[in-house]
Amino acid sequence: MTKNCNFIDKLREAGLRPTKQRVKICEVLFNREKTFHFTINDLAKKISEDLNEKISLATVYNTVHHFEKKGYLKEIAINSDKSYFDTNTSAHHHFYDEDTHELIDCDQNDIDSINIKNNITGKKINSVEVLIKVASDNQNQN
Amino acid sequence: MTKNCNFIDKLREAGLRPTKQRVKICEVLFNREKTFHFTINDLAKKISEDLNEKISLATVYNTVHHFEKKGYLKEIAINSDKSYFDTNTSAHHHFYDEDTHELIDCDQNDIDSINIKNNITGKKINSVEVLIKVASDNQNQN
DNA sequence: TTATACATTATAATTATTCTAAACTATTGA
DNA sequence: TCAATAGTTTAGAATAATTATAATGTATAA
Repeated sequence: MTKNCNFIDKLREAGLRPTKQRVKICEVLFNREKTFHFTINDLAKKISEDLNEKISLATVYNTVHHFEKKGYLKEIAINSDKSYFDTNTSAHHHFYDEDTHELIDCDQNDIDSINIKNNITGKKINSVEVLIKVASDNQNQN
Repeated sequence: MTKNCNFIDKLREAGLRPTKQRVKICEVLFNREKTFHFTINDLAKKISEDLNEKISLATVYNTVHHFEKKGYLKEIAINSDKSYFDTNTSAHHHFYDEDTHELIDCDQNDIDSINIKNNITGKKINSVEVLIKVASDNQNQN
């Protein structure tokens, strides 16, 4: 329960009203040690499972997007029909398992830092993301 | 017109029947010097503009996906509601202009080759893609 | 040139996401 | 404490990208 107070503060700091729903979403997202990679659907499912209470999908969408704008979440670039988010907002890269459609963090040390020698004129670089697509060794793409 | 023969051959080589529609799509996609980055919608629009004839969207989807499987096109990972494809199938990376939603090729020399030191066990790496998101310097994200 | 397997098409269906408008609630200040 | 208000949630409608369907059309091989 003390955790919830932290979430309330966290929300306040971001200028978001700590509503019941937002606190619940925080619990699911941030009450964990490991990074959490998820789609909106994953999250909504987890909320209703873990908390045994359902939150409107629209609220989940709104809140996740708020969190993303506030820097609590990062959206990961993948070609998928769905959007993937990550609770780890620090600069890091990903493996994407094409068999299971799962995202896996790439260890900071497993890839050298990327150096862009020439940027587009008049633009600033907002992010540099590497996506490593992997698949089972036997199952080749035809 | 000699070009169309090339496209017919190209399609045949891939085991695809050279239908009128597929050849037209080839013309729009491959009759150009520069790389072409597009969404299905872009392509469908270009077909009806350039050739003054419309092709069923379903056919465009099917054909583009066939081409992608055959290695004539590459899908680019971006978070977007749409899928982006690229006629340049060689290993290269991209800038994504968040203002204009435009993809720009990253010159081979402008980025060092990426070395992945540790892969996921039992998986093989299918691709390594770098996406550099840029935006206008003044217009900051809030 | 005909049979057949593959393609195209319009349209319906599906899925992810966003919009809307009404009901609700946290906050502020009296 | 309580009411006003500004921001939130919600269910369901609307939108948009993509895929499925089933009927019609066509390239191909014999």
